[in-house]
Amino acid sequence: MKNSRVTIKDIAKELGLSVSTVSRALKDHPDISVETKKAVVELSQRLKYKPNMMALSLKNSRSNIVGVIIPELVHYFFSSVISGIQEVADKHKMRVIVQQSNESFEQEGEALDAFSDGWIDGLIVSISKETSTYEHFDELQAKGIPIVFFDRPIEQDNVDSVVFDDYKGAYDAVEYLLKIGRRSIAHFAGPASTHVGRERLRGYKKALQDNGIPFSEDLVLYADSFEKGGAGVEALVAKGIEFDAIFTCNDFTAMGVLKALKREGILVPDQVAVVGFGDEDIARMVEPPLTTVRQPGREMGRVAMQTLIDKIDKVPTKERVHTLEASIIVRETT
Amino acid sequence: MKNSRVTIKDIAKELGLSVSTVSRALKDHPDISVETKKAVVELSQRLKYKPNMMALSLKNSRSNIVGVIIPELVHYFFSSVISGIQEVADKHKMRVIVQQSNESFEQEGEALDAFSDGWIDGLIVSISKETSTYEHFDELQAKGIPIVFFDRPIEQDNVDSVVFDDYKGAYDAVEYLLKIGRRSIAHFAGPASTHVGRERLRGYKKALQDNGIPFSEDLVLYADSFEKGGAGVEALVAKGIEFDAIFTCNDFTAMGVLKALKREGILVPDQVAVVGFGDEDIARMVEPPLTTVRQPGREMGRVAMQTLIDKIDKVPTKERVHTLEASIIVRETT
DNA sequence: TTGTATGCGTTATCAG
DNA sequence: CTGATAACGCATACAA
Repeated sequence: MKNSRVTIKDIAKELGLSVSTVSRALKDHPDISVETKKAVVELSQRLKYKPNMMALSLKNSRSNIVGVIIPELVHYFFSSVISGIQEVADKHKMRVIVQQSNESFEQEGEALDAFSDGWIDGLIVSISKETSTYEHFDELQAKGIPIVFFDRPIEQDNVDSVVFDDYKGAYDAVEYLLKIGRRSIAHFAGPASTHVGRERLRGYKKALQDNGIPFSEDLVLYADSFEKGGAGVEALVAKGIEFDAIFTCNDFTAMGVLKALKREGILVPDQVAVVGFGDEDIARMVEPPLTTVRQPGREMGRVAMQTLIDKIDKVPTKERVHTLEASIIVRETT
Repeated sequence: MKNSRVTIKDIAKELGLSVSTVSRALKDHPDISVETKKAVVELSQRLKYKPNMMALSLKNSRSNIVGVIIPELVHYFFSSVISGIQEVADKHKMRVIVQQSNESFEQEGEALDAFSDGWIDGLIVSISKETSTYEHFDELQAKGIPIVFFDRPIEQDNVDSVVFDDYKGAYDAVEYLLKIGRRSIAHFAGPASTHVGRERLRGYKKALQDNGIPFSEDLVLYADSFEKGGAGVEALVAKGIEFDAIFTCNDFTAMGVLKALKREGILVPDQVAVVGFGDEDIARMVEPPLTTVRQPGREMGRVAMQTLIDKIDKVPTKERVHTLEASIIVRETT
């Protein structure tokens, strides 16, 4: 009952044929007679024959498995991306193995190690917040395993990546706030070590500058979680810094901000407008619904996977950096 | 540059040894001389030798890969479970491949098909809402591939499963509502086709009964999403049905309820108390924070994976159904 | 049109 | 202590 797997050999024996004939018949090889083909196909279906992945992989030295390394699965954005990756993978009969770095440089290395046996056909990565050196990717690269980065690419040339136009997304968000009359806009920023953290800050600054609003260090602070968002508001209030809007680097931070604002008795959006980033599930569910910048994660996953497949199949690729639009979704916090 | 994989053969040639000797040296076989061992180990490290997974899998007919089929990854609960699964998998150097059914019976079948090549060592499944027949699992079972169900097991004996005590969770939630003085408690239920849907309803009814509160059909309706939660409240109000509490089958539904209540000008918790189920991320972030029933998803994933590994390794297993506690988390909506 | 031999990377068996 | 060989399941160059 255990090793009840049907192999090409079983069906060859049953039919009095050689394995090669069966193999060819199954692949619809032109050299095989119609009758033989029919017999083989018929029997193989009856026996529910399924080719052995591992044997195929060994033979072709191609596993049809790609690896994915992300910071945390438990995030609407990342799980959307995975869904997009899966969608394209399924179409190509490829499998996806996901490993989490939990935002830790060390765990990222371990995940990479797990893949470095070189049995995956390709890798899709979004680096951890801690990651600032990139040698650990070299080994894979050297082995000729294609890598595509998304959302948080490494700072290096010659890498393929799929990113959002975080700069423009942030610029638009801030410009929108200015348009509705806000003048003292705070930015709760992500870590400067990440591409997205820097780009969003850059967009924020540029929008201010283009609109003749002076930049103030006091209005920018690092806060990229629910808890830090709340603490940020309290810090601002405690220091007596005036502000009439807060633009956060992600929606969870915005949630913390909303909550702290309420605690402080500050009205949203009357006194302070809030704009998040990410359009998490939660954004439309909270009360009031959060204005935020939408990042189509699923789309990003699709593009990343397609790019990777093209690299695996050596399809001549045009661009190395794919930039996806991020667009502002106006709801009731502004 | 392409096929730069180092094999056992390369290091054998380099050292003028046979592959078998190298293989044994690498496995620390007692028959091998210390010097040979040292030389082999040293060179293999220098060459960054990594055994070829596929060859090993083929030889041992064990891939060290397990499959997981879940309804939707984009859910805090399911992604927590996956994290738990991964955690245990990593410890055992096993890999996890996740497929989504998107709550569709058909896609569940396709996912299963993808695994039915029989190259996975085991399978962990939570069935889709649509699934009510279970023949599609038979093929895998027949092949002797162990399956462990979680959260939503199939209605069948002889299956291993990990579930929450949904009955008790619901019972406790309702009893708590009664204790704080609520008498007209509505239940926004999940689909009757799912184990959890039925169990939670059962717990709801029993708690009422044990406390001498008559059960009313009017107070139970099917609503298991953000949108349906809102619609449910409106339906209740439109029909003029009195209620002073709502117990929902999940947190998203509760979010919809909260929002609709606010729209209707009904105060929470003064006029109506709300209890969710799941303790999603969102529950503690909303304002007011949601009272809910916590289901430790990560723990569930850990137990499921450990159970599966035991089955794969033929460890004599005691119980077939593992039941995890679900406990009420009181916050500000009650 | 079909069969034979070989190899993919590894380990286990059996000889030296 | 070490080496040659077969086998895992499949595909393919080469024979027949």
